[in-house]
Amino acid sequence: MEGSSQFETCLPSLFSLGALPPPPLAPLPNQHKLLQMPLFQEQGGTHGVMLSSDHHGGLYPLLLPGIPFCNSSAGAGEKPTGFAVLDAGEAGTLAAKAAGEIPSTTTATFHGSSSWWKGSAAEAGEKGRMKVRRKMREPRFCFQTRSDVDVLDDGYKWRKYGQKVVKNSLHPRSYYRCTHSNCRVKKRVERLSEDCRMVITTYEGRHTHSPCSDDADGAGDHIGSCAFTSL
DNA sequence: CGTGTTTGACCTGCGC
DNA sequence: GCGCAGGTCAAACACG
Repeated sequence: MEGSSQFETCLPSLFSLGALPPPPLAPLPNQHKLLQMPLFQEQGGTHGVMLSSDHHGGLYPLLLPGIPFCNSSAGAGEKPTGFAVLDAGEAGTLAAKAAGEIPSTTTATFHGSSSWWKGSAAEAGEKGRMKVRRKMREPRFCFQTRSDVDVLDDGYKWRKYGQKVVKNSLHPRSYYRCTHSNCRVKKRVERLSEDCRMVITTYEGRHTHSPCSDDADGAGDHIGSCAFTSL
């Protein structure tokens, strides 16, 4: 809660991990920074690279060991807040663990399953919409950011649908869902118990639309200039 | 009046 | 098989 409280960060559509073309990003006010996330697909799955930032607005590229990232220069040496590309199901766990002990940089393989909505929640619809969660092999992306605000502006519009107090965490975890009609992307936001300024955000799923069509009203086209690569 | 948030209950999955 | 914890839903409430 210092002066720079209103730190906001714009994230590229993390959900495009799968290999979708880089969607237009939300327009960024002067001080706001873009977090870029080049992606790499390997036989085992997709890997991502996340740029994180601190409340000063500085961005810190975080690299995944073993991943050939051309622009590794970035002072990843500065103050990486850490992030993790997770395998479905791991995210939650990790986030939880993170509450107690988060490595400066955590990495994991991201399995971009073709059917991110396990088996097809629709099919399971039989049991009612009552979910087919867990065990779902959805693209998940977890990263950690230092910010005073819980919800980072990633260009999409989110609607909170739940909040839950999780074990090993002093702060409740909030659940958000993309407000776009056909988009089932969800994201969880929670703060570290040991450092309330650290926000762990876990994105789950893939957007079926571009940010501008939802919230960042089309002003952020050119932003595509940001190095958002996908193979 | 519409939209978004809050909150409690319910359900599912996982570990023991 | 049981219990625990996480995740989601839906009704109520608040705000714009």
